[in-house]
Amino acid sequence: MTPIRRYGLETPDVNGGKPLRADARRNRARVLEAADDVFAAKGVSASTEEIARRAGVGVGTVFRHFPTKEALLQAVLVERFGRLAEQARGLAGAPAPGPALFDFLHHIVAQSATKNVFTDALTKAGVEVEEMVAEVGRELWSALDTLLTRAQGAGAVRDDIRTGEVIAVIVGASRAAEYAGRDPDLQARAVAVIFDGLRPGPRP
Amino acid sequence: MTPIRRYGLETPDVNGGKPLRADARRNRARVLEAADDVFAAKGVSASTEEIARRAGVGVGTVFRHFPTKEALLQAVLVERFGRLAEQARGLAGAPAPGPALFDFLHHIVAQSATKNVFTDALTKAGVEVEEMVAEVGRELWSALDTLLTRAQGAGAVRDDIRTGEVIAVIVGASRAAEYAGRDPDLQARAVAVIFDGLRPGPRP
Amino acid sequence: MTPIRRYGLETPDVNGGKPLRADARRNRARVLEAADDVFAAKGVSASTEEIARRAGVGVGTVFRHFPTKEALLQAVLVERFGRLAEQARGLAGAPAPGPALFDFLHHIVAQSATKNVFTDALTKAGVEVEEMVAEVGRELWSALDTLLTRAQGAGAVRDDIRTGEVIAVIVGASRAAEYAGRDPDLQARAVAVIFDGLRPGPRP
Amino acid sequence: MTPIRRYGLETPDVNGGKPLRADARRNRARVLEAADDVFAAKGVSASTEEIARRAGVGVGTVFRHFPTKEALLQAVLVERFGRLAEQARGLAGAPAPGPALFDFLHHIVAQSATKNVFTDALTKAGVEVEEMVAEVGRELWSALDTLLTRAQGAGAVRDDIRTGEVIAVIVGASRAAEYAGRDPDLQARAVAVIFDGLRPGPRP
DNA sequence: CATGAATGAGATTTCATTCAT
DNA sequence: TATGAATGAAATCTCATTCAT
Repeated sequence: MTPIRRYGLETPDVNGGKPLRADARRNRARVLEAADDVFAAKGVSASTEEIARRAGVGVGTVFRHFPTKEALLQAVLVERFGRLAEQARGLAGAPAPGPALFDFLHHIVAQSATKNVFTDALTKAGVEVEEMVAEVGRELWSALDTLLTRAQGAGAVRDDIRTGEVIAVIVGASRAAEYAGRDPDLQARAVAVIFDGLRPGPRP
Repeated sequence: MTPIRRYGLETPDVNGGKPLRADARRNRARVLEAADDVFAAKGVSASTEEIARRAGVGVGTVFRHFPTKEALLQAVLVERFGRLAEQARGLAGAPAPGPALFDFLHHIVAQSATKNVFTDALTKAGVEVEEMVAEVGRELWSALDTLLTRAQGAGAVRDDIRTGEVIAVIVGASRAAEYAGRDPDLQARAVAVIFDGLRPGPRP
Repeated sequence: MTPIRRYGLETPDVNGGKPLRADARRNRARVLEAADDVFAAKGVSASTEEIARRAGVGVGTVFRHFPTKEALLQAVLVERFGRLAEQARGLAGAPAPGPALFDFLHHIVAQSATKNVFTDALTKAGVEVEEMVAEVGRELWSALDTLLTRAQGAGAVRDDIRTGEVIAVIVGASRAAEYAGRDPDLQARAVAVIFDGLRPGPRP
Repeated sequence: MTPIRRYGLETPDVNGGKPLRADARRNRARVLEAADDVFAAKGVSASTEEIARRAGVGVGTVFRHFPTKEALLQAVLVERFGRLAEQARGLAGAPAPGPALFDFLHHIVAQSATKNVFTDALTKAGVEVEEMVAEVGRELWSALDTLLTRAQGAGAVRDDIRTGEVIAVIVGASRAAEYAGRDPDLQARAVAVIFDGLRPGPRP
């Protein structure tokens, strides 16, 4: 029973709560992965047909697992948020809280670099995203909160920062990285500058 | 010498260089403003029909002034970039170079707060934006460069920063602000944190 | 009082029967000529805007002279039919009736080679073309009838041919010429073969 | 070995070469037939919507089978050309080569009587029609070439005629027939006259 | 009168979603 | 259950026609 399973990655009630057949579960995973890739590459306006093609299934199969395109997008986000939350929890006991936090921030940005979906969704998160995503989002928030508190305790982050700001800064850094596009040096410098804003006092 | 002529804000040569008739110019401006609002509120996938409705004109009028939707989007950007560049040039001789730069940065973010179009386009700028937008973008770049150099001369900005990074950071700050959405306090704090990354040494 | 004037080349009643001002008459002629060219080059689906551009006037002017696009097309045809009828009448007293007819036939085809409009209209003529065009058409029919009768009297055309067939054959020859397109040799041979069908001789 | 496969009547590779499902094949045929009828009745500017209506399917279905209107028109032509080529080949061994050719010519004209599409396309054929149509056109050309040579061998057609002229003459006869419209007698006589031009005999 | 900007119905094309196979 | 064909609403764009300048 991984946290991922626990937080509703199944489309609710599509088959009345019965566990999915092995092949169905496999198809579901392939669709999810394909959707992640395609949304990342072409934005959320990419067609369902293309996702199906990439997943090697028919469109009908996509809609069997995710009743609407919106639901598919949310499932992609739940998946991502869930993974990130899990990774954050794994860092909660790290010996060096400062580097633990900053490494995690860079990890998120690296993941999102060309993946506008992720931050798009985070941006809308407070407004209209469904409960399921919101719940996994709270998991992530909470894990991040722990990392932040510990980093502040270690003097690696300014005291006047709270988790909300950190998330906003992550969103910003991801977008800056996306903007920097094909220039990896510029990307690295811009992200570094943004995260430096979180650090206290004189720069290391 | 209207600012409009000077900053190239017109679609080039749609009617062979003749000046627009009074009513046409009025409608063009209304369409542009409506497009800016609608793109900002609903993203670039908002329909042309809605823009026409908001501008109080028929769709045909929109297409008369801007032959494709893409052209309309570009005109919106040219307009924005042009205005920003003009403002940046206006600050070039300001007595306090540090505040001049930071005020300008905040100004851009304030303008873009809920207007993803702007940074969306900046993000694509290096890749596929047309020459006209690119040109106005270069004007902005150059004006920003001046402000940055003077702020560094005044010790208000780290010496290892270049204009490219500043633009990436602006993009990031704009997106962070957009994310912060309805919480103005969070918005202000997140943007402040991000721009603090540009400042040298110990934080004020 | 040319036949051209006589057969209704003016749009009926656009200005209550008053004679057109000199500049208006000039514009009307330019529009007519431009329409002929443009319809010929691009087919009847060419836009009114393009015709206006070619005529060097505004669209409004086109519509002032010809209340609908259909009316403009008809005026073009009336013009053409009228000119042809006039030329046919001029040949009525020619010393060699056979060559007179065949030269006239080739003349029509040469004129129509790339001008589908003309034969398009002839094709619809029996069905739905307006009275004005029909009237000028009858003029042409009658002039052609004279040429045909004389050519048959001279033994240059089969006796079992009537004017209706000749017109149909003209339409066919024009289209064959149009088909032959860029190959002038093929064009000449095909048209010659078709008109040879009108000549007397042993038929298997 | 269906004639359909053999004569390339299918849109190539729209679904990766897999055979169409039964219902899809049925719909495709209905669309093609409806398009043929509608194009014939109203010309190529008839709307896709009307074709869909006539076929009893949604517009989407038309576009699934034929990605553009142009593609649909071409498919109609390929269908027709293919059928004609097949029929021509069927006549290649006929005992009386003269009548075989002339019967075939009349057959084409009868088919095209009210169907301007066919000759419209033939007219443009040398210029811009796509490869697929051109290929089927070559098949037709080649079959016709055989018929012609044999008819000339039998002394039923002038020796100075080549296949190119025959095709041009067919186009002309079809248009003459179309022109003759509602008068079947006139139609028959005009077509006969035109084809008589192909027969041998004294030419003045 | 001339102009060309504005209009809006209609054309082509796309795509999320449904449903027969 | 999986498939992909069918659907039709909606989007972009065109153009004959009207009307303010």
